[in-house]
Amino acid sequence: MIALIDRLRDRGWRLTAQRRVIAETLTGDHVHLTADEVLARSRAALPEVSRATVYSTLNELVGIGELLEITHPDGRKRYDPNVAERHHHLLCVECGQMLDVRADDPQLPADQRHGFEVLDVEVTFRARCPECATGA
Amino acid sequence: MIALIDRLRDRGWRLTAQRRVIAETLTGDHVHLTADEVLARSRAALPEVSRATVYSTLNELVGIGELLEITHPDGRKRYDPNVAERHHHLLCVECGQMLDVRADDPQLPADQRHGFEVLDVEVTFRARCPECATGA
DNA sequence: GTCCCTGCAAACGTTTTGCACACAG
DNA sequence: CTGTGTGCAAAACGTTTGCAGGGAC
Repeated sequence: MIALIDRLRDRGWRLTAQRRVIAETLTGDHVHLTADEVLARSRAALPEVSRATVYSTLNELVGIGELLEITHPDGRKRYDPNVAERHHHLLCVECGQMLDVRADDPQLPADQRHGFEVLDVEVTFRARCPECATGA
Repeated sequence: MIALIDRLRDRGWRLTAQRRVIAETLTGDHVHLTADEVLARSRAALPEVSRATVYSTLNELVGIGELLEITHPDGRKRYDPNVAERHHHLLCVECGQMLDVRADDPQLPADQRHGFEVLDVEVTFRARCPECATGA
């Protein structure tokens, strides 16, 4: 699996220090960061990163399909670098943490299609994580 | 199927003109309105409805389980009065319209549970509606 | 009469935008 | 050198809140 940063280089992406740091922040499994979290982590590596640059970079990466935008129930968008393998999400409804999971896609019965052409399915398993279960 | 307004009366809900109009707006199948749409439609019936009242009423109804809050990919919350039957959603990714659909719940394989206790599953079929397909 | 709902407007958190400057190619 | 990425600050957007007044029960 080629890292995001390398795929961007291959695309001839204009590589600045800020964009490199942001891309490096968005690496790993089960990474579902908010824009603010990306900003904070990027600044830890390079203080000269602005909020505007984070947002414009995130939107650009989503646009070219190198990043998935997740609509989290808390209302804030999250960014998921795992574009290589189709996956679904396991969400802890108490603390909000998310994990990537594999599961079979559900099918939409023909009599429920309303003439729509189905392109894709998004599945979110709402759950309680071990830590939150212990606390409760 | 008892209408929202009647269920609220049965609960001893304090019934004002504004709340009645808002509840009546949230009636029907395949209704997935934003707060602003609820405001606009409520004002069409009764101009003396404020944004704050709409938001507080929506949040109260969600809290007591008489309304579902949907996280739409456009970032705005939607409100779905169909709490009687579990259902999933069919979304047109071009125009954003949503329909309620019935489909079997997918299962999360045991080796993907990460120790979580699964409570519920949310499924969204991403699709293109007939009108958008014609236009394309 | 009491308590809760109401409207208004201001505050809030997140995301977007306008602009002049700086730097990668 | 040129085009595009950058920071800053302000604006835009959806949502929430504080407060004084009014209406349901």
